[in-house]
Amino acid sequence: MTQTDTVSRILDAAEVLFAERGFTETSLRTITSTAGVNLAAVNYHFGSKKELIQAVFERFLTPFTQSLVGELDRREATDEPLNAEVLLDSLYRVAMASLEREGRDPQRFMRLLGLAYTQYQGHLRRFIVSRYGDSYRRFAGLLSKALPGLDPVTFYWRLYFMLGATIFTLSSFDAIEAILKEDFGAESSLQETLERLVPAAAAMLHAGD
Amino acid sequence: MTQTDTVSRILDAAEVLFAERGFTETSLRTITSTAGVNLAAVNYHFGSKKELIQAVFERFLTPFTQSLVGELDRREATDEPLNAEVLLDSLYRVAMASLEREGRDPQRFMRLLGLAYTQYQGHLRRFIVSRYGDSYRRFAGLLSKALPGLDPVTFYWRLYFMLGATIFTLSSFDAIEAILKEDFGAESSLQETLERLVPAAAAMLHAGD
DNA sequence: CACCAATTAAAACAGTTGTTTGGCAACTTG
DNA sequence: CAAGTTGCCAAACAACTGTTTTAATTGGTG
Repeated sequence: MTQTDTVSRILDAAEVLFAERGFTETSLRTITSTAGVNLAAVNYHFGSKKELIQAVFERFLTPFTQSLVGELDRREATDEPLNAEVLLDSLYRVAMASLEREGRDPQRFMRLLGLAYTQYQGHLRRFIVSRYGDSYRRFAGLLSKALPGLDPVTFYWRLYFMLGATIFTLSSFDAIEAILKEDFGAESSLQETLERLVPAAAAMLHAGD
Repeated sequence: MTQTDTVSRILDAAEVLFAERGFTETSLRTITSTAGVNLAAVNYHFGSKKELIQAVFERFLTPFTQSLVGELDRREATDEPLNAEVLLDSLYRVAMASLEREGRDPQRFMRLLGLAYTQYQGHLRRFIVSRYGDSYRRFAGLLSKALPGLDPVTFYWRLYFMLGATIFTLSSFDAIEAILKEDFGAESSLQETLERLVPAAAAMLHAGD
């Protein structure tokens, strides 16, 4: 077993288990045993549990952020005006593509994103902001330009409303889908849900226009 | 120190600490020491940590739900048509009033609500659904009637979008407020944020009309 | 005042947590 | 081939978890 093998086996297992139960609720022993590696391997390769958590986020946020920045570059290069709906659609589309390309489950990452915001892990928030804050502000800036006449404070609050709707809904996708299936017999795919989310979020941003 | 005193001291401490750090991250020893009571008191009065968690939720969800049901009764008694905006406004107003009346911090409860959805605590979800599910469905039914022409599945997804926007934003209120203050020098009260949230959420529900 | 139930208290329980250690195998490099 | 780095493993570490036990203390009632 080569080094990279052990490292990525740990990351794979941790990613799934963290998304399922949260950080504190997932012990290193559970991670290493489902990964089929020795307990000490985590501290050997990552240093500590905290750093393992950060590594899990880095592995999926870095390619996603790069794709997003690339997409924004392309959009800005063409001189077409950027409206909010297009920007949101880009965001979701890039997220899906960048994650599915690596053969991993998109909604698992939504759960992780939700955890990053909800759980009591100061180091994680700091890590994410310092690493990806610039790209995030870039997107927010473009979206803000697409909504002229909206005062900045209102805009930012609505941005958070949108973020909340997205992360909350997608991270509970399984649970919500199960309820709707039972009550209406209607199956919903992640794709369809995003197609519902884009116009709804856009309407929220445009409220009062 | 009387019994009720010990019980409510434990509930007070647990409520604050749970909202701050989550359930697993808060030990019984931290709770009992900040409450100034003996460690064994939790198991004596509540049975277990799980039941303490449920008791914390029961103490604020029961009066809130009762107020909400009362408000819905009053609204339905008058034969005025109920539109979405009014219903949302009622919901938020009742929530604030019912919580502030007991002199407790409203956004702490939003954090708790967020935890109930996010954290890996099957018993809590089951407890809340079985205890308060009916009232929740009552509200959803009225809101659905206020939005004729919206197919049920789309309506329910948008309801979750709205729930997500609310819980997510209000449970991170402090953090968001701090960012906006730094960037724009603008202070936001919880009240103002709700006044921004109502029309935004209503616009999302009405999207495409 | 004496009794008895309810409450509090200190201590120990058994189990789990993240992390560290030291020995061992496998590899690369001189 | 020898030297030395790198990765892996079982075991132990100390600290912490929720819960239980046993004894002391309280407050109300006959």
